[in-house]
Amino acid sequence: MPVKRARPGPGSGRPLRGAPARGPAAGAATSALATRLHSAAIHLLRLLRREDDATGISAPLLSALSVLVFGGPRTLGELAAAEQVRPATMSRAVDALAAAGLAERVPDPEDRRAVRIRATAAGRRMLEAGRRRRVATLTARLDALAAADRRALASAVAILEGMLDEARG
Amino acid sequence: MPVKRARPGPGSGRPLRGAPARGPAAGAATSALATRLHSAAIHLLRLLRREDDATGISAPLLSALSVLVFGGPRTLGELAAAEQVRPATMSRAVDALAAAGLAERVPDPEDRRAVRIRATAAGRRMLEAGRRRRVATLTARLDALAAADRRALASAVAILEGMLDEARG
DNA sequence: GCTGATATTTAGCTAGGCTAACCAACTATT
DNA sequence: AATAGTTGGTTAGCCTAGCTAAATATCAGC
Repeated sequence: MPVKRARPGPGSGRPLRGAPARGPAAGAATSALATRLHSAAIHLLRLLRREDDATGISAPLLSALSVLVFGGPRTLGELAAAEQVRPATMSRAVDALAAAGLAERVPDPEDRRAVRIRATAAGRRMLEAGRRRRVATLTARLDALAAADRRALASAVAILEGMLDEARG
Repeated sequence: MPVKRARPGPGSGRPLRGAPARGPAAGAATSALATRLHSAAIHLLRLLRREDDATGISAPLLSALSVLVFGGPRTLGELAAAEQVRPATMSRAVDALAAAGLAERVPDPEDRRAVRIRATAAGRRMLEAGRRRRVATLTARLDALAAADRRALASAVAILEGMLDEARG
């Protein structure tokens, strides 16, 4: 179920709207940075996704399972909302997770209309193994860098996180 | 064509394999960086993907179109290979692009079995508009940062690019 | 001018989205 | 307490976009 790519192609464009006057080339440089950052993010995730393929379970299921494992059990509707998917879609996804023994439906004691979805021990194990593989891949590459480069990346990630948090998105 | 997400969940884990001895905490710190980098990349792309949705054309089609626009016309088989998809799948994708007037099939003069796929002027325009939107979104956010932060990001992107290139990924 | 390889298309399958229609159960209002 | 409306979940039916296998057309070599 690949969800995929977009290829931005190499830098372009005139300085765009939204570039405050910071000298004539400032906007252009920022937009070139934007393009490269976008492209780097795409390639990074493409690399890491391969590790997820090794789990034998599809990305949507893996993603839902990780919500359950890291965020705890919740109702089907909540899970659907977390995954930005319709309840109908999630209902089927949970069927698949349940069939694989990775999650289970348990009746909600407080509301008998609702079902709570819970990761099984097997689900937790499989997700943890996957996360380990994924992070290990990236960790290995990061470890091959010079310590100064790693520090530079760490600062950059902090900056990015701030920027993305602001955007609520 | 949603393709999606993986949620790594917050940091974890013991120092993993692949961490050369650099002091006791080095591996753990690197793997925390790996987790945060992964997460930042996911959130960044999720943000930018919204702009692509505004084009009204699906991501796989957009991606194939961008290959044609930035890389030039090519045969269906080549395009399929570029997109890591089977020729049969690409044949249908090209049907859709052609129906939307964004690309066209032209007979290959050198090999009458083959078809060359070419972006139309409308295809180029639409892709350029999309790229502009996407980059503009990111550019606007980057422009809101301090100049020093932008410089830090630029160095980090260069480091990442090197790391990813090495991986041939 | 056969024979085998190669490029594309067509047919039919699957997974994972969606909406619409439905049932069961909860909530509120008489 | 009955009834009406709302909410949670499932089922049915459709779509897109992957896949493989098989059909078709052309090419290349002998």
